[in-house]
Amino acid sequence: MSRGTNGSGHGSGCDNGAPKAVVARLSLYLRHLEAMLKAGDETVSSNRLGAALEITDAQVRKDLANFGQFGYPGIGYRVAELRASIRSVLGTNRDWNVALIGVGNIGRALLGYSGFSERGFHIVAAFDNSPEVIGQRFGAIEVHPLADLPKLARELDLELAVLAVPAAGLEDAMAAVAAAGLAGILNFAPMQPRVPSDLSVVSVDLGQHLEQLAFQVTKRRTVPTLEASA
Amino acid sequence: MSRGTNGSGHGSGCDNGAPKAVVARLSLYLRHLEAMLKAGDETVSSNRLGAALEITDAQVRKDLANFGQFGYPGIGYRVAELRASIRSVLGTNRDWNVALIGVGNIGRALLGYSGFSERGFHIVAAFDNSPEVIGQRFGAIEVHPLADLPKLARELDLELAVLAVPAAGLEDAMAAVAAAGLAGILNFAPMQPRVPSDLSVVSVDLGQHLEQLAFQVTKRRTVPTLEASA
DNA sequence: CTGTGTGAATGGTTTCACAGCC
DNA sequence: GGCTGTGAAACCATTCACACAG
Repeated sequence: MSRGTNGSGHGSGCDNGAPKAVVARLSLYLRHLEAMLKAGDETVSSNRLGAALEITDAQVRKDLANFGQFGYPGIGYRVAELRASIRSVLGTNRDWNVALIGVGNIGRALLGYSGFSERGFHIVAAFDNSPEVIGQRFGAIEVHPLADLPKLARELDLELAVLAVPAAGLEDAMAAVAAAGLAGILNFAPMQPRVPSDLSVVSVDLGQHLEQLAFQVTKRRTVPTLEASA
Repeated sequence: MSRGTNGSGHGSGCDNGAPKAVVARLSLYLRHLEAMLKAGDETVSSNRLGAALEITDAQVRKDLANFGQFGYPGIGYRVAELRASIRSVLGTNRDWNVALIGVGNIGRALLGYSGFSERGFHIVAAFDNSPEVIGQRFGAIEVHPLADLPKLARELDLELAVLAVPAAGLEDAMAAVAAAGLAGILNFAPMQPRVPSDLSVVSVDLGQHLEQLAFQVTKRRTVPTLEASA
């Protein structure tokens, strides 16, 4: 329970399986910690960190407690140190080489998206099956035929893949990624894939988020929400 | 409790606030129902619908029970009818006119993304503050200065906005959208915004999803996961 | 028989409240 | 004084199990 001697602040390391929603919030904490770093803040309390995210202080502490002891009673958390700890937990304390599969609309946007490399995810190769885009260059990246994935995966040390292919091509692309030995997929196809085991998949369905928004708006208009009183 | 006379299947309509995770699954049900429609299936049981999504049959039934009575004992759910009911619940049984704010990398991709219009969300106007892109055309869409948003919002009956602006411009853009009287925002800026009330916001942070993926991969490598036995 | 709708039971997440530390 | 870490309580979500309908 005690902190030990020095202020390393890195307690036990992660012990268990992740409570899922917690990991999503870890990313949010990270965002805010980085904003605070720029603002020059040295420490932050669970109370202030939670307020920025509209969650309770206890939630923040419980979340972090899943992965070790990072705080200092009476002080709070040291911003730079907590940032490093969370990055270590998430596995983003290093760079990742990423393959882009599917160079259509979405794929091209992701190639130019600075948000990925800012967080250490570098798209270093692009693949497609359409003869029209194979060989084209986008910035420093040339589009390769999907068949070259296994070879380039070894040469470039690719670990993750971003899948921006149409729903119809999803299963094939996933199989290719799995066969090339990559470890994880970020999937943009609007379809829940059958995951080939020993591959981690996170899916983002842009249409689904708009549907969520439509629901919220529709609900709000139907049920006038009893706020604004007090 | 009884069904009444005819097979309309639309029980009460939504009664309460939405259990949140349920709405996300509604979108998934919708996807699968549409695939089944194409495949020519007439009915589906909660069991089969759940299996496709790797959730239990009871979960499917409970989710749907939030919004009415849609099933037929001994039969299951009529695919076309359930699809219509879910779309009605989500508010996607009609078209929505959407404004795109921010025509950078991500914004341009979204302009060309067919997944939105397939679900009834039509980007009918684009806005930006940078003189470089104002006046440019992308397909049928011309980029307007953000100051024109209020006028065009009325003329084009805009209801939702997709925000693809850098994090620094987020608060300003949100204020502009709120002032123009739109009802909801789909936010792609990697920042949790302070929501201006009477505006619904759904955020998608692409970097965050890659971080989730990195965590899963890292965890799997550290804890070898005791499966594959039995 | 098949399969829904739903109360009861289970499991997980969030909040509360407080002991301990600075 | 302020603040973390954590058991206990409250809350919410999922699963189970069964009465009822076709």
